[in-house]
Amino acid sequence: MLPRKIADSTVRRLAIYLRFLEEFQHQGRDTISSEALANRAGTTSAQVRKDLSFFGSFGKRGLGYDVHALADRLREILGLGHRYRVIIIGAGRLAGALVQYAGFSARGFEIKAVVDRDPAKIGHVWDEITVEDVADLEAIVAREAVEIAILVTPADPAQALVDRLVAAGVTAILNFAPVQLHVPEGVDVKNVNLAVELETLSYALAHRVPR
Amino acid sequence: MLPRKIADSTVRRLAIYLRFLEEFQHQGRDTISSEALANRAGTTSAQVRKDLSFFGSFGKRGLGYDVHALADRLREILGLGHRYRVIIIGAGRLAGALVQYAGFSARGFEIKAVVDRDPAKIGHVWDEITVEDVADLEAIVAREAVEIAILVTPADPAQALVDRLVAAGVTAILNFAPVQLHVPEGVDVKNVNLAVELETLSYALAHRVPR
DNA sequence: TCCTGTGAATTAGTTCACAGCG
DNA sequence: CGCTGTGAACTAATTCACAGGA
Repeated sequence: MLPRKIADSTVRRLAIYLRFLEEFQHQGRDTISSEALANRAGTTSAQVRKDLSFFGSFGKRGLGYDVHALADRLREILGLGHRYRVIIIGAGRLAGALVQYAGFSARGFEIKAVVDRDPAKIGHVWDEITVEDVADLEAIVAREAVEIAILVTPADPAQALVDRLVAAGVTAILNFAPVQLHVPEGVDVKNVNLAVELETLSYALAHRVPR
Repeated sequence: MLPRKIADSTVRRLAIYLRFLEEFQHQGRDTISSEALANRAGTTSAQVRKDLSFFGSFGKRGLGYDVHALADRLREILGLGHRYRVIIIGAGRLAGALVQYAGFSARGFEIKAVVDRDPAKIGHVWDEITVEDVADLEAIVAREAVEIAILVTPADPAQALVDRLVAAGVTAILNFAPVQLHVPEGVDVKNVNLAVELETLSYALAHRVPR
């Protein structure tokens, strides 16, 4: 069950396949070909089969994949079999959007705490979660047994906060702050930078061959 | 000014380099080596030099790059020399976060309109922008001369909205809806899927070699 | 000497194409 | 037959390594 070193691009596609498998399941389909899945996910059938082949062979030749079984297997591969306890650092509007985002809880990511350093925000209640003081970060991480942190702060305080999170035992961080974080071996960081996404669009616009 | 096909990964790094160059500029540094830039951006000096080399040679051997000149050049390459007019489709909390996000306007992305189909949201004012009725989408796109749309809707209405946007002349779309959008040649789509990001973290956690 | 710019080498990722099983 | 699973071929991206200019 542990082939070594799977490309990030493959893992991302698996997550996307899962989304469409659930949709097919919901529609009552119980079998799906690599071709049909590829069409939905915006890739090729060979890519789908190759991605899945890293983890075993789940299809039936001549028939395709069992939608339910493959979805289960992908959830297992992606580590979505249990619920994760998540803390959000920073109580700005993006944090608010994440707290409410249904896609997270549907996938087992439970937001257990939100912290900020601004006294004007501390004490506010968002979707049943009270914004707490970042000064108490370590105690909150321990109390909620948090495994994943989502960092939604400006750039400057980000590294110091990550150091505290890591010291408190957090080993996975989704980082929205526009800095390269330094973490010890064994801690995973995923960066999301919304401005960069728009800038790649800008690049595409600027270099488009006029039709 | 149009070299061959540049990899998306390269364009993303250029945007990241620009961010750190501006930081260095702000600190009063006026020269920077590929090594120092790579450290900040989380890559290697060879990668930095290779990325830049696709567009020309801007450095001085033995010295490094002129911070100001390189930043200017990157802004030009990325097409950030002028302001873009942006519409946001969907007035949920994520839309609210994007409207307020300083990183966009700092880079010249001006949010000119927000639309939704929910009468309860239409008419609300966000940061000087009034949420309008999506029924008037085409008129609003024309009125504001919008070039870029940010789609922040659920999956189901996304494709129909994109068809209307494209017909109205929008040629660049940042898509947060979890669907693969179909667009004609000449229209660029960038997908952002926050759940996928968390799921790749989950994968990393599940497959981590215990220390 | 220092650090860029860049071909060459290497590694990673995708697509092809077909054998083989249901 | 139809569609998977997978080596082999190909294409893309990264890293190496060094010549050469400031």
